[in-house]
Amino acid sequence: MLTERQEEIINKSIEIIATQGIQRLTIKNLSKEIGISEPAIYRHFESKTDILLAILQNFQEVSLYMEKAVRDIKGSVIGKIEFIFSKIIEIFSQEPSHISVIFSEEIFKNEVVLKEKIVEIMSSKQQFIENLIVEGQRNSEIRDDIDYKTLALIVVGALRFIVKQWDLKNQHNNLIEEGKELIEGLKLILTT
Amino acid sequence: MLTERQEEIINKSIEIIATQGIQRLTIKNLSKEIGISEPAIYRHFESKTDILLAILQNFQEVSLYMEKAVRDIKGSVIGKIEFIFSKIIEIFSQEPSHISVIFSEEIFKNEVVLKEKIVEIMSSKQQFIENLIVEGQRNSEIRDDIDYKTLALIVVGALRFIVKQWDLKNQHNNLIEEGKELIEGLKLILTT
DNA sequence: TTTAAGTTAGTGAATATTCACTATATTTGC
DNA sequence: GCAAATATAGTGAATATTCACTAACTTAAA
Repeated sequence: MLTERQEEIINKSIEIIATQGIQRLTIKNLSKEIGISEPAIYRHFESKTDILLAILQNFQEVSLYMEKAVRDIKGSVIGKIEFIFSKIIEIFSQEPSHISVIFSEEIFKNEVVLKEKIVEIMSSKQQFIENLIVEGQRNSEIRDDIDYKTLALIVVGALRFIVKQWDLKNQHNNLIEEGKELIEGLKLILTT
Repeated sequence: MLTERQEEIINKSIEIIATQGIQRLTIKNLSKEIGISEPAIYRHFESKTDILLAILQNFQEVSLYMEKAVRDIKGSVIGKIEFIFSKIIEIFSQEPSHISVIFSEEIFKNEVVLKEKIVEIMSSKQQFIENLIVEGQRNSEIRDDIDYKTLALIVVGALRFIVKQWDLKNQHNNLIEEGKELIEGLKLILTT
């Protein structure tokens, strides 16, 4: 369990990553924004790596929670995929700060423990989609002339790419609108 | 035109980014690996940003060259897409160092001039695919029940994702093999 | 003789982290 | 019930290290 201060630290960290980039997430910057001294940070986290790890942990929890919600949905597999798709886009659209963190993989690559966490989160998300697709192929909802792994890769890849582009282009266009168009296309692709 | 030394500097830089991550691309590190002193670097590039810009410029040229090659191909649009797809995977597979650079967008985000270059490269690549798809839709090679932009997004997104995963997972599995499977899937998706 | 390309030896600023110390609660022993 | 002991959360100052970059000098070639 996280203390109030720990929550504050990781929330501020996410905010800094989003608005100023992960490069500017320094202990100095962080402490200043919270309004405490630099050493005070170390009363709550052992190291900067620990802070980043807590951020990733936080994402994992949100992710797992969402998967649980999807599992409880009654209905078609396509409906489930559509739900999770739009949910993710909704989250990113409302809290763009999360995007920067998710796409900071390249920076996390240095720290082995962080990189492993990233891979873990990504793999689990992909496997979840894979399982849905296998289910859909079994009950003939989804085409089975293409391997389930390939289909999952296409779905997740498209999702990542649309979010990434939106982020890079300063969030100019309407992500939710474009997301809807994409999911409609993906539905056609999966079923025909 | 780049001098020999300038070429050496950007090649070493790419190598460092690939093997040690962009964080470790420092002037000190770079000069040591080349075997000259730190200030000597500044005889060839005005700043570190200039070095990174030259790297991106280099990528852009390779990219444009490839697009030119594709344009000269006689044959179906699907064949062209397949060619460019396998070519990209081949390049990344042979020179994994390039992947890290391409995916370092998040780090380039800080420097405005670098970010703009990245967006420029990404946009042009996507537009190239979009044009191919439009052409394919016109001559009934490619399905037209889905918008060309959406189809391009799916193709590029899938390509990016497969490469990214391969990179994150320490290049364990066979990228070329998996790439072939993906392109076969994409061909089915585009045509049916 | 000029100039390009190198050198040594520095710069200030930034980095994560540690130090010794303090004010304020909270818990414990009598 | 209350003093003593301890825990919590903070402080300013300092640590070693790294960063991009610069000033001034040297060398070698055209």
